[in-house]
Amino acid sequence: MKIATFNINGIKARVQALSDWLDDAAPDVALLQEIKSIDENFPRELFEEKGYNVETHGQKSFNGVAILSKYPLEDVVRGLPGDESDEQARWIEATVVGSRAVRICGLYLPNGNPAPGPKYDYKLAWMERLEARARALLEAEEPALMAGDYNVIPQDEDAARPEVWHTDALAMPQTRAAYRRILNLGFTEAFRTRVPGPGHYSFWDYQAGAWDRNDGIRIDHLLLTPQCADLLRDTGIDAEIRGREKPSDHVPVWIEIEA
DNA sequence: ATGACAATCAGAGATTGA
Repeated sequence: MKIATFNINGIKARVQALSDWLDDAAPDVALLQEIKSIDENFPRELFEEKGYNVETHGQKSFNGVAILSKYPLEDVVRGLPGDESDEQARWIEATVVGSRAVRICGLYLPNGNPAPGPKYDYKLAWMERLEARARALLEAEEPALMAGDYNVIPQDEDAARPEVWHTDALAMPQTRAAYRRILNLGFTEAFRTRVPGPGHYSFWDYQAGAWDRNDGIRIDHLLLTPQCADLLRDTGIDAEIRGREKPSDHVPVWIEIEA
């Protein structure tokens, strides 16, 4: 089973780029972030025609997450537990039933800038709720993963110019500590466990020719429970699509698991 | 220190993003 995460930066603007990538990469499951669309306006038929089941958790203008899956999706849950007043659409999870069942969570973690400030407080509070959900997933002792745009640069090697990020919400010590607390519960971050060293990114800003200069950061991650990590076969980043027509500023990150 | 770029909603320019 091939599972990818992809922040598409707007479904309306990305219909062609997303369709082309799906045809090329043929993931069984695609976790999408920043659909920037209400559920009613998501062009689900387009993906159903390609053989995907579609579940969305959208909102007007901003945020919004979705799951495309060639396998049936069961027990869909929308919204990260822990704060009933949170109206931002940043979390969706479902059980994907392939040769075995895998619990799959798609997330769009808050950016948090400017930091410090209320937006950063929201980011840290959201990460605390994520940690609670992460603990529950581990306690189930089943194959499960949490994947998406974490808006976290885990280490300096995950940025082309690490020094410029040290005061940014994506890489501040508190951010990295909160991310590590979750990892250290027992998750395996798929890409980094297989590919060491600098130079591997999942986001390049639209500005200042960041892609041409390979001035990127790695902020899209797949975190696997031990039972899921045991199934890991391969992982990669589809960086080349950043150079195509009308690209998202993120690119897909994927894993292949035995499931 | 600022803006550079893109998307959204709206129907200009503010807001958001990373």
